[in-house]
Amino acid sequence: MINENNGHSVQQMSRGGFITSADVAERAGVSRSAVSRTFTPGASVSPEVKRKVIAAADELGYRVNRLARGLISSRSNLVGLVCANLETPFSAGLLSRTTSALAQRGLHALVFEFNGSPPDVRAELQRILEFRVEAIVVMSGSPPPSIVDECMANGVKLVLVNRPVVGHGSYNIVSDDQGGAAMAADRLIRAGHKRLAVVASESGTPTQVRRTMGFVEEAERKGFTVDVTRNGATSYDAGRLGARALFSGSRDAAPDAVFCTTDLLAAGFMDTIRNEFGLRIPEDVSVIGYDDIPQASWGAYQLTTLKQCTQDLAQAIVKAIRNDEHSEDRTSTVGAVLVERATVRAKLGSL
Amino acid sequence: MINENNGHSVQQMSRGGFITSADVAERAGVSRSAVSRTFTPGASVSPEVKRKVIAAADELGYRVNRLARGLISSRSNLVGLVCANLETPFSAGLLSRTTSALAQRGLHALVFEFNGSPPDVRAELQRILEFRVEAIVVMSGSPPPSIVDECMANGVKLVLVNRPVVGHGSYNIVSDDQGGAAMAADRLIRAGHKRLAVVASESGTPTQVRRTMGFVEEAERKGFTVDVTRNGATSYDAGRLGARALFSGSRDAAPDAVFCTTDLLAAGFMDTIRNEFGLRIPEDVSVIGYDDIPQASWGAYQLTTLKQCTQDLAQAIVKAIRNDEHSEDRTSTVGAVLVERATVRAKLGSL
DNA sequence: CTGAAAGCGCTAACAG
DNA sequence: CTGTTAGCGCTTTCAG
Repeated sequence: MINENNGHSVQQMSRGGFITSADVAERAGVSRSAVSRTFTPGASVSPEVKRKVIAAADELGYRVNRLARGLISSRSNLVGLVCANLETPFSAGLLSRTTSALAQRGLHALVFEFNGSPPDVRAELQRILEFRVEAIVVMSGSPPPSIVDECMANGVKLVLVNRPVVGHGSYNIVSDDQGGAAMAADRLIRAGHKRLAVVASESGTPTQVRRTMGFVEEAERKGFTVDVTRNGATSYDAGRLGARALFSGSRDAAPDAVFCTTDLLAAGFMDTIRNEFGLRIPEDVSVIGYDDIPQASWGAYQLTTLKQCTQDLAQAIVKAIRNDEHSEDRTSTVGAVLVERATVRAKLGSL
Repeated sequence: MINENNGHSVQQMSRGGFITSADVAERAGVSRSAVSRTFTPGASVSPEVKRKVIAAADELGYRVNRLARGLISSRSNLVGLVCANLETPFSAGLLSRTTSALAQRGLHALVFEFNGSPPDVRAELQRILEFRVEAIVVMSGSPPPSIVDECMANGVKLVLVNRPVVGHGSYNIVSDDQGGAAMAADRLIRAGHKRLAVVASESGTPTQVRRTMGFVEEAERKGFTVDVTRNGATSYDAGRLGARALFSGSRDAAPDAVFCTTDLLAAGFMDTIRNEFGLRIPEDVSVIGYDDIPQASWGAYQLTTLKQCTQDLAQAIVKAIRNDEHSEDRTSTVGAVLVERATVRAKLGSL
């Protein structure tokens, strides 16, 4: 066997690169397999060899090359996260919870954000696939159906968070938006409100439509009509727009209870009806938001809202990824819970 | 040459895995090298061959395996991002800008978040190194000096964002916290305020100490003393604590101008002095924050603050990574700019 | 410009 | 339990 390395002075033979398992093997006086096994959980190595290998590795500063490992075992431990609007409190929270949950299972997040005008999800997903990720989690945008098959064919799991289902084979994590919105309607109606309104955004995301529909349907079921206003992107500013749309007209046509499809919208809405229209909350109008972002609990808002538990979403995501295939219930729903704070007046008869 | 594939009907010969360059080569009737060159920008291939390869690749759904590519070329196109408190508006914004900036240069972000009690940065960094990232960007925690050498030895760039410099060889991106804080002091003093205070957190991060020092020194230079209160972690709640610490005592010992080292702190502070102490801003007390997070511009706050431009930070980060070595100025500073909104009263004599 | 051959660093059979 | 032998999928000399 020809060996370029002429025995003496191994040291940090990093010839422009990293220390390899061969370097460690040589120093420890064992084979490369022994080194590999030492760093593979659950492989069988004698304590003696293991000790020597560890020692040599430490001295040399060896680290396994996960790219190489992934190449052969096709377990890269990478999962692609497709997001948008990362700066938004809800997205940031979900990302945070998700990366943490993944890390606990030994998975690492490759984050892709696209805020570009035409979110070319397809191209982005292609790019992600090149990294041989074990799964792709889509938190934003709508992946084309073709990508689902492509992922399946390659053994890459596709997890869709609050996305419409685009085909068979993907795992779907959805919040019970309809249920949550219905709770909001119910709560407002029980408080004796009659003039109901919804402040939503123009972005026709599944979340937006489900929440709006859920509220409207529940209200109508109880005999109320709902005024829905949709403005701009799902942002603080859109909430301002919504407030103006609702309160610029004649005063007695204005609603006395409004459901904002998002806490962000609610913040803009509240600030605007207070500052521009001099309205008090909840004396003049009750407000309910959705998501329970950190700002909802801030003193300036004290917003009553539906909590969409990012913790649970994150758990569901890693569970879908780590689940040993074949589970037939590929879609799991996480419920919403009403967090009562101070923006809705008391229920009738509950003085 | 022995080839298991018996010629007919290549199709999606994905034997449990991905399509390889060999598959494409066979279908296109060329060598694997030709395929490789086709997908390597700037390699020399004839248009004819290139066309055939692309066609075959499309039909087969081929994608280069970046793990394998990275293995040989040792250019993984991956960069590790070490963060904490991703849910915090400032961190989220910085992460967002950074991943976008990286993506524009063909780099992809591997995100590591640790919020755990003892942030074992060292172990985390080791883990990241296993992915053969091209650079590690540390946005949180303080990396041990040893890691710097380790990175250098392996040709991995280390970019420290608002961290204390831990050795030679790292690239350092710092905001001009001292300068910004001094501007805050100056602005408050020019408004005629005499009883100055700083609301900071207990976390002794470089950012916290530099901002506090910057303010105090500038104020003292101008003959004022400053009351500094430090409470909890850098959060909204810590701002509440700060407010109570400052205003619970006798009324005329209380400050009439306070600088919060962070907008988050400022939000908690403002809500608390308004709601718990019935103070008006800026009539009773002027407030300046730092960072210019999105919430600072919300109607409820209209916070005058120092903008720490995450866009610039992100640019500086990728520049450090992509810079062709040898640039001697390994540390770049991004300035702060005062964003005047509505929480500081007018300057004396400026009406 | 193109193909053949030689690995990148690692793991996974397979004997011993 | 250990070492040897093959590759994983790709790029890259090196001839032609």
